[in-house]
Amino acid sequence: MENDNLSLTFAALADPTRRAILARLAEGEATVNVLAEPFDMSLQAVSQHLKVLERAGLITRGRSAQWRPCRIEMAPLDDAAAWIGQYRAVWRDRFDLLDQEIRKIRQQKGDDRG
Amino acid sequence: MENDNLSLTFAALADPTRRAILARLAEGEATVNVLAEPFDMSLQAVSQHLKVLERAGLITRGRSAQWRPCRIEMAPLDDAAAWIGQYRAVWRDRFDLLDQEIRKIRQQKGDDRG
DNA sequence: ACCCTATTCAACCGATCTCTTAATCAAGCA
DNA sequence: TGCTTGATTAAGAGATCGGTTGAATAGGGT
Repeated sequence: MENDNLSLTFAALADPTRRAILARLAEGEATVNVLAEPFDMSLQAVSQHLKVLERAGLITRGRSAQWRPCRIEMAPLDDAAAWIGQYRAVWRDRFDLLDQEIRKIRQQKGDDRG
Repeated sequence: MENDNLSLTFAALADPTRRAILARLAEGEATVNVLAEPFDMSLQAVSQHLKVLERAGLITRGRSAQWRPCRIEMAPLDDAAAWIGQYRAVWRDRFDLLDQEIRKIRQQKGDDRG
């Protein structure tokens, strides 16, 4: 449920239109028509983008009369950020270790400043 | 160059195999053969995954004899994390505003606690 | 009832993705 | 010169993506 959803999330974020939709939704809820307005694209295409975002859990939708207001959801973004952060942390630790090694070697060579 | 690269980066991260490759590379450089070993997949397929990662700037490759050691690069991951963080910040600010509004309304109603 | 608006569903098309196998390139070694 | 190893390129199959148009659904308003 987690790894798969990471794939769905990153795949959803890979499209500029969908990122723009999320950017708009970060400012507040919006209907499909409102979301579609800035794009040179059919309403149906936007609707399909929303379905992709919904499947990734990045948005949820209510119903009020014939409108389907979309709301951004943070959980998948949190997961994505956590995944990236995790490997950045591993990488940083590796650099720290490398740094220690370099210092050690310099000390052994009696070199206090490279 | 930035927006397009975000798309390339997220698209690259959308594949579990490529995420696993990055996870391995976070521990240190590795050759294509070494990277391919854990996967039930041809060497060529892994090579193609590496090309995707390279095009996104997520890895760079050296040459030492017939080996092509792969190294992870943090810059695109930083960009991706920054993009996500940006909208999480917008969202948090929105909640803060909403929170203030709720407090204001409660105060107007003479209600000092839920 | 009828119509209007908001949205989705369905079918299709061309492009791209991910894998395969076969062929090719690059570098070291007999 | 050939042989072997490491890796890439090329071509193709099958699935998915991102868009289109046309028809259907959902929920008012008159």
